[in-house]
Amino acid sequence: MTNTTNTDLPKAYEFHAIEERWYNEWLEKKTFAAKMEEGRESFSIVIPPPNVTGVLHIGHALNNTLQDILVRYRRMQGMNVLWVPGTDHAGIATQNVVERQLAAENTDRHAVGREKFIERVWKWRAKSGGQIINQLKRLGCSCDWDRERFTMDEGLSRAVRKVFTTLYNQGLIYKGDYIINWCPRCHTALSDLEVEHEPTAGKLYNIRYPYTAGDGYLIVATTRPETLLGDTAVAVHPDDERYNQLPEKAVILPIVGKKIPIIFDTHVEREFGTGALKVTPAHDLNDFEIGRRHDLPLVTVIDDNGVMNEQAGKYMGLDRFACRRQIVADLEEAGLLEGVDDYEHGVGTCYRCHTVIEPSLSKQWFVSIKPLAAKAIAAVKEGKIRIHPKSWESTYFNWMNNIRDWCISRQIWWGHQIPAWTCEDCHEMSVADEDLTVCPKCGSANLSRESDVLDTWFSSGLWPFSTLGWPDDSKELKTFYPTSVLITSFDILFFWVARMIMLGTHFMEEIPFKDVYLHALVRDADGHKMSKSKGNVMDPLIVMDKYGTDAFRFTLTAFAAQGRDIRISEDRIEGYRHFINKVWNASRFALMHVSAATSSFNYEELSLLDKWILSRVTRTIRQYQDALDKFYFNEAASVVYQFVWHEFCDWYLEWIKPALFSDSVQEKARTQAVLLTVMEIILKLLHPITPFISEEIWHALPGERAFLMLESFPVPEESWESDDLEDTVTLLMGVIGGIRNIRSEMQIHPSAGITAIIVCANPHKRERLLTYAKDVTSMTRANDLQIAANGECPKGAASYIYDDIEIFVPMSGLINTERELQKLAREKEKIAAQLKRTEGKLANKKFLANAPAEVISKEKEKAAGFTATMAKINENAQRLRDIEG
RNA sequence: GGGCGAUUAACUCAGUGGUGAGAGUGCCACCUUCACACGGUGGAAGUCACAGGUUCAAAUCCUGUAUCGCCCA
Repeated sequence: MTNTTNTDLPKAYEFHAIEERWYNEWLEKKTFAAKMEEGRESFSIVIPPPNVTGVLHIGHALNNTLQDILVRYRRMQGMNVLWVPGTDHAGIATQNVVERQLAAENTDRHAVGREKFIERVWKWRAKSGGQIINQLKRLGCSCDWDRERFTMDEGLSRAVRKVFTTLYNQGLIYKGDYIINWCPRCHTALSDLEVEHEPTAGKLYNIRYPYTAGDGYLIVATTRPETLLGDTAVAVHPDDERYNQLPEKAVILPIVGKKIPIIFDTHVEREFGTGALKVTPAHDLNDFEIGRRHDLPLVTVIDDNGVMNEQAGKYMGLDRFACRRQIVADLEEAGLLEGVDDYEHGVGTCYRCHTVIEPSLSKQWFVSIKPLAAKAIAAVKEGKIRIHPKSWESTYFNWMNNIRDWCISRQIWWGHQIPAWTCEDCHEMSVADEDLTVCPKCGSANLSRESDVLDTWFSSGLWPFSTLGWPDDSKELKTFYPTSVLITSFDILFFWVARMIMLGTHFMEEIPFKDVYLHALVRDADGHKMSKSKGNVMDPLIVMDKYGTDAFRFTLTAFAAQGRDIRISEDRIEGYRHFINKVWNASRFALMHVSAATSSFNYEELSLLDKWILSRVTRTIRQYQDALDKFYFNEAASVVYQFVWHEFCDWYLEWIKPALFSDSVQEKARTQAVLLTVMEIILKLLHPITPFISEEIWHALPGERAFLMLESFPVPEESWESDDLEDTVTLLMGVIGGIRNIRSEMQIHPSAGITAIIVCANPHKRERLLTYAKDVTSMTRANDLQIAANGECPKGAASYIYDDIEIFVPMSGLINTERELQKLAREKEKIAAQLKRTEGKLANKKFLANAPAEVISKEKEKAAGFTATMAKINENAQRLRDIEG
């Protein structure tokens, strides 16, 4: 190592200390703090708040890496940037955590009491909640941490109150008897979205329901025979011919023995089973709807614990599944069981505890969603909100058009308690922003408050504006609302995104964000969803420890193609760690040479390669920006990867070595200046994706350096772009490649000198080759380079054909003619196929008439090139055969 | 049952009608040459699932088939 400079940098990038040091520096200097300066464009993101119980998983890592990329990018572009962090109180999940603690102490929340229980939850939160926040810091997230919010904090709770009372007063919140998804374990209602359908191998029981008249019976198929105790009708399709000659429109309910009607409803599927459906309005969502249409009585037979109640008669006290077995046995005995088939179907389970959901009747609070949905649909339809990838828009519309009223009450304690009071005296219900102590109607102090709390999504749906200070009229709201983009995983498009749009458009009369970017789900290497129970989770913290945060972030970015799942494995992360190491070593090399350099130069005086790299870097900046502006994260990563490794390292750094070691002070200085300039641009391009290594190297560059994260993002310098220049370098690369190919094929040792003869009839190209002959020799270790307009292959020379250029390297020993001929034959075959295709196009009159002139001329050029190559191949083959002969 | 998506090199995937179809990993040969063996140079490797169609031009658009996913009911 020519240790002329301060490059005592280790050979491999050691990230641990570096990451921690820079993150602390950034924090200390408040570099993440949002600015609200006049005259600047705003860019804001609210974090999708992770559960306060959560720990960082790989999906969070992807989600937050992408946000951080945009935030750092826009900050460097000089915008007022705000990234709001925070967590969600996660009602059921958090309550479960604390209930488990209580269970360990042999007590439960009922024994402790509501007030004390809530205190316990807050205590838990203070001590061990929100771990994920520190993990996000580890990931490098540049959130404005002083603005961290929590859905249960004072301001946000005020927003929730305001939204609730407003919707109530607008008649958009109501309380009613309704069938809901009940979890008998969590003892709470769940929204439709909180129910997961798990494919289950069950049975389909065919049960005989005797007609009230005659001996016949009707066969009804069901997966849940125990619910027949609550049947209040049997339904058939009105057009079903099997049932248009019924003896009487009623049947005897088996076991129970009571008479229930046969009703006609078009919603019955004729193809399913016998086309006859037992209707249990109190224990099935669809049956409930049928019941309402036909005014059927509701008979509840299963209680809150999933146990049969007094309406179940002799089955009272049996668990619902035990009851099923008993009923089946009894039906069999009574000769009413026609048969049993295996049947796989989706069974609704609780997303939290996976207990089988029991649809039941209960009094719940609902939001009438249709009026809100209409505005939310319009916002996307009119293009005010753009969803990326666009294909998700149809899913969004489909769901929004079929949306049902949103059940917002939960029978738990941890959450925003519903602000509604009932007067024990006048029985009036009142809803209010402030806690009530007296009844507004009659003045009585005898009030009782609703015990239910609100669905967590009710508060997180307000997140884009509640975190900015709403309902107050804050400067943050003015500056940063609507937010710029929401980045989230597609699986919560309905849970969350849709609700934010509905509530945002309703309350702010303005969309909550302009763009929604939905990223993929991260899966394991075999494409399976990661889950603790499967044991295939990849812990991001361990990964970051092993490979470095930058390598991890780069991997996630490179795989973040739109509309696809991401399969991740350590191999891939290791691959990108190589890239990070490459960046490190390229920088190490550069630092050896630029320690005293400045980045100023006179463009006109620069060498070919210096100008070339400036042209290339300009185009790279442009492509990178285009990619990020369109949310093509993987594209941005690949553009910078390609440039750094395969242009800057592979070609530029190798090519300029003679200049860097030159005796000419001026020559050296010019190249050093360009090298430094390009290094600076590379670090800036890398920074949003790999913040740590870029910041570290930045500070090792000569001169006083402020934070890279606050530097301005590079702007493409148009005057540096040149096709002509790039063509010249491409030509030289082709010739260099040809010579290297011969070296390799002929197994000439890399250190052995060679003579290369280049025959190029094209005067324009020949002139360029002559001008840059020295570049070619240094890149190929040729000690003699001859360039001629024409000439023949010397006897015993190896050859290579590049377009219309022939390259010969005389060999000291014999060359394998047979092998050379084979090589040419392979080449010929390829070129012939391509030539045929191109000529076919050019012979097509329609092509000539319709294709754009550009395409035609390009096609002509191709044809000429192939023809020239073909001729050279034939000549060389002939020559070889002559020698042989 | 309804909807959405996928099928491109051995593997994982880019590819936004006009490319001579790319990348990373892996593979083969040579090389420890003054940034990097977490490396360099050179190389092999594809019926773009299948069948039709639209177009001057299709991996790309349309229709159908097969296989595999996901979501909703």
